[in-house]
Amino acid sequence: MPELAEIKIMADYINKVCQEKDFTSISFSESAQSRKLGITQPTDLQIFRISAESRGKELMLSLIQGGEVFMKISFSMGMSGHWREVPPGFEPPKHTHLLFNYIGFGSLCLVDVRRFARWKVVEDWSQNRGPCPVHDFTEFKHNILGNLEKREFNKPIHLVLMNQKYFNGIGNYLRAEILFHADQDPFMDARTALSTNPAIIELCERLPKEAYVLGGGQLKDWENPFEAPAGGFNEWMQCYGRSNHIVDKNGRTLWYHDSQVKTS
DNA sequence: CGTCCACGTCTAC
DNA sequence: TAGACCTGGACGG
Repeated sequence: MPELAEIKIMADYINKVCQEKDFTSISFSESAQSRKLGITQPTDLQIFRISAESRGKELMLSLIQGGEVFMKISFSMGMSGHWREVPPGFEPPKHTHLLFNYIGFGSLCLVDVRRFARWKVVEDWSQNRGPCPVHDFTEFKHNILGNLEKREFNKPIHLVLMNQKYFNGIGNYLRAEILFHADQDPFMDARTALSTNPAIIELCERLPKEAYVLGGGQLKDWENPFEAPAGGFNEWMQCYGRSNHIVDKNGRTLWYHDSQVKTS
């Protein structure tokens, strides 16, 4: 379930379990041998530390030595990617593809059943994604309202909300909840919707924050590392998986309540 | 058994 | 704008 909230929780989790840990190596599973993509191990590397940050659906790990970041790795977690710290003496979970190993033979593992997760050594955040609605709300809003004349916004709002160039971090459950809470007709063109219903943009910040506080959705296999009210997220979800639905033009299921549809 | 479905990108006609 | 990329859970016969 990784959308904005879950990616942010993963960053918190990584920071929590990597705190004070001294890493010594990076290794890859058999299946990921061909996907090292620029991740190399400097031979002079002794020990390093790891810190994480997220922006929308992008997750960035920084490898640090002597207070200096010497490598940044950007991750897109796909549909099922998540992280698990495995203490010394325990086997990495099935479907682990990438491991950061620390002193004592424990590891931080990237676990991903469907193998849609991707990673890449980078200098900075991806240029293909817009500003994060939670971390950089002002820029996020500006990037949308300043580009409303573009042809992209001729499309229906339910499609544009999934465009990561403008709505970084919004995925299939968040678009359903945003449109529902905004009482927005999902089939209205995005330009009209965004200029007449300011709740949409505001909810792009508020709802991911709420989902984050509730611990996000429960990925199969993925243990939320933090205290969260049991069932809180499921109760919070009011539209996704609960209402009328169609398959959108991109093959994704769009969930909405009939009451949102204002035109025929 | 089989078919359908999944919280996401990518690239190739 | 289809598919491709993947595994596995839910559910039907």
